[in-house]
Amino acid sequence: MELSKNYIPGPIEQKWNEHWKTKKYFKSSSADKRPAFTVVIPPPNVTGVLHMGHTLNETVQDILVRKARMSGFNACWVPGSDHASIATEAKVVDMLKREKGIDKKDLSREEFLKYAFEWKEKYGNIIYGQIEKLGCSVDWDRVSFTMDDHYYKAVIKVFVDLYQKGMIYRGARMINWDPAAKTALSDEEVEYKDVTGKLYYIKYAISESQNAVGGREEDYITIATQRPETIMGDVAVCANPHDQRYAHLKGKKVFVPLINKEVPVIFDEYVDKDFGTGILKITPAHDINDFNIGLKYNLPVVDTLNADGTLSEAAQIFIGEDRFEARKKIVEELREKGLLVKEEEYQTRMGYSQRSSAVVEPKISTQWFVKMKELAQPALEAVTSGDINIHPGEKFNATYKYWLENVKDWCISRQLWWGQQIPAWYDEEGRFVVAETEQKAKEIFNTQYSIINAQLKQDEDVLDTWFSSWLWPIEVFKGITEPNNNDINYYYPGAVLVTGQDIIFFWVARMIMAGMEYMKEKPFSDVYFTGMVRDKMGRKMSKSLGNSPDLLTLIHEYGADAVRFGIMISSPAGNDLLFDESSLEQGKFFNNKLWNAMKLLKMWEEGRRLNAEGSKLKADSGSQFAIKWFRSRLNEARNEVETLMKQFRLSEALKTIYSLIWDDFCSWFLEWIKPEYGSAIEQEVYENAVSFFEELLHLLHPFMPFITEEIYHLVKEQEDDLTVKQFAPVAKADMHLLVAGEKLKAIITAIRDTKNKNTIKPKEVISLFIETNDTASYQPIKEILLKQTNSDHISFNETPDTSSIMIVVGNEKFYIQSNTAVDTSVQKEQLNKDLNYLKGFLISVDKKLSNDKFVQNAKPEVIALERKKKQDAEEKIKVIEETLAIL
RNA sequence: GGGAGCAUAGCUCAGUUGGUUUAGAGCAUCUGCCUUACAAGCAGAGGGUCCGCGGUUCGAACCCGUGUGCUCCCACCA
Repeated sequence: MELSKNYIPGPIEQKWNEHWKTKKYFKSSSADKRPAFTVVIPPPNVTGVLHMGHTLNETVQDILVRKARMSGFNACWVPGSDHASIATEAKVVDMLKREKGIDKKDLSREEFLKYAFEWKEKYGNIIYGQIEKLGCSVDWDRVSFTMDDHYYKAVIKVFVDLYQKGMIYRGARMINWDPAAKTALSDEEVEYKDVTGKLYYIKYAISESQNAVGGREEDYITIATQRPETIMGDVAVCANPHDQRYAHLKGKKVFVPLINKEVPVIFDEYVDKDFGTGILKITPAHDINDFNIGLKYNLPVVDTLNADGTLSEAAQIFIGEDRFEARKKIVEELREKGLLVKEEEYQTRMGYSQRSSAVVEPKISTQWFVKMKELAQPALEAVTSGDINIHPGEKFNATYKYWLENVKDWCISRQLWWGQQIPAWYDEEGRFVVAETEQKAKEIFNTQYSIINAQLKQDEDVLDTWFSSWLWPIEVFKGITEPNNNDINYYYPGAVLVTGQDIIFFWVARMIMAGMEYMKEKPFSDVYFTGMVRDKMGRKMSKSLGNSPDLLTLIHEYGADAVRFGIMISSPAGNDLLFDESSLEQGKFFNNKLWNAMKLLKMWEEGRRLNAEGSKLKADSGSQFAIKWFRSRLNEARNEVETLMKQFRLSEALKTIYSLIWDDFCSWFLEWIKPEYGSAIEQEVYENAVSFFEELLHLLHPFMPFITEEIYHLVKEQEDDLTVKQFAPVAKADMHLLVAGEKLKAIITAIRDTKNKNTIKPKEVISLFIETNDTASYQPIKEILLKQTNSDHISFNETPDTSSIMIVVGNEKFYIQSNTAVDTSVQKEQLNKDLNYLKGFLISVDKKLSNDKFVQNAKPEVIALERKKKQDAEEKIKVIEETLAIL
């Protein structure tokens, strides 16, 4: 077969995806006897396509899942997507307007949902396609969507259940209002940004003074506010009772400017004497603090804003104008009337809607809430007791704990259509009951209010999207709708959840709550937080900046394996990573390295020398040493990788494998066993090399599944597929062989370096003379040493010509004899450099050893090690000094 | 205003119970190679006051304190 010069990923990836699918390798059944390894995908929103953050997430999950599958687990990775109520609804509304010229208000709920489901179909499929292209080994028969029929029912069931337990209530509270999406938001959906705002100082006339307007300075008080457009909602002004400046106002009233509404002056400790003018306007409808003060003093609430952020009739002036337009006009009018004392710049934080980016408006509104305190307790314990482990824990345990300890009630109703409609039913008098169906609601009305066949209307609102996704680890196995079914019993709890740290409160904490409440058990044992993917300049990847590359374009350009490699190689758990395409390129080069190693083995296969039956490899042959050494090196690395994977240190595991393959296998091992040009490789050597290669592919497969599967089949005819293959457990490495291997590498490198520094061409044949008192140790490595340094001769403890170059490796002396004229100054320079280093080193060791306290306190093995270091250094110094003396 | 994290080579980062050398890797740089697996490569090399200061210790990149500079989370000061 003709093999291409370089690895071409496209067709190969497609081939294996199809093959794996046909073989149903990633299908998992609860009838299986093996232990389960369950992972549920954080369902991507059906708002668009996958970005680099998803790519990192899915890759991490796939590595863990494939690793488990290849280690004897019944791995089950559930794919799916999230309806993302507000985010998707906004996109659909936007699309309808732009592409079809349709306004949402002209559609019925049913018509709108039809469009929304079409949207979901389209983008859901794009996302699933991307997940597949990336090589994710998910079970496509289990694909779930948070608005699937059973899922919808589960959400309703949980709502009704929590209501009946008294953990859901309906009430008027101050909530975060998104005037663009015209819906309530939870506290978590508000993002705060630092902005430079303005503080306006406005004069309020004291009513008992002679004249409300135009009087003397002392007839006014000045109040600072950021929001002059809300003054019409003022119901009082408030000062600190200990503030002497305002003591004279006790029992007085003031006029709200422009509308000349008379409001009382009240006193409360809440007011900070030193901020602004020390006096505060109270606007209960538009500020949470004011609302609380209003409650305390039983003040009325005047809501001067409409749902869309325009001024309402209650404002009396500028009715229908946008709140920010109105602000400008009011400031202008105040200035004209001489009621604006000054305006100054002011650093503040403003809340923005996570979805629509509109400035969030505090608003009193009747909404549905979940009581969180009770739910939070078991979820807190699950983490503090160590039942659930967060990685990296030191960074997130505290955050998690703090949030749960201070959790507030969760506003779950949204004034939208896309989502699970709240199962509350109202009669004409506004009485309501909560029930899963209208029929059941009627029955309750019948028993509760003795109304037969009540005319009921369902609550218009839908539930927060997170109120459905918190059931994800349970309901993807129908654990809510069909409790105790085989799947949920077998697959729950999951092994590990991999997600971004930004949704720790939105999702992770709430999933744990739901798990503890409905399964009486944690939903997963480990949580792995990935960092945020940023661009090279450290900026967040975002559509608006245009710095987020398209996943399919990247896969097309580099191949899925290279994309996976590139994103994994520099992303330790929890740390942000700066995405740089050069790491993808590194992945592409690595593909090629593997491809070419395979080609070399194929070449050897064709020309290999089949040993006569029973014949053994010659003792002390270079190949024999190479095989023994690499066996040890491979064992050592496999053990390392095993440990790293258990600790979720995936990028380090990948680095270990990368260097094992590139350096130890390709650069050393393959070169050591490479036969002379024109001669064939021995059968036994060839077979060992292939079997090592297979083991390496196995090790790498979870990270780079496509190329490893392809090469696994190309290098040798196989009866099985790598993706489901298990390898024998790893044995311990032989330390003596590892040390011998390192020594051999050091000698080869030193000799090559010396040739290089002395301008001896690498190809030029040299002779080696070695001064050693351990000649025997050179027997197994002699052959390799000759070949790798291009030497034709090696002799021990013989005196070479005076023209040879002397170097020191370890504490042994090497002479290199060549035909090239030798410049002794180069050697001297090198030797002197080494000597200086060693002398400095010796001083530092001596310092330690001559310190009595060190000798008394340090562990015996540490002291022994230092003594050994001292001895080695001294020997080496001696050898170098001898050499220099000769020169 | 509270809390957390980070600071190591030009760049991106490892360095997990304080003692394997006077600190490692990849990329980038430099030198030499068109060697029959791979120029998407091979063989080498150079490059660091481990952010500053102080402390604990026989011994600190690592532990403690402090300063500086970034990043993130939480919080109702008009």
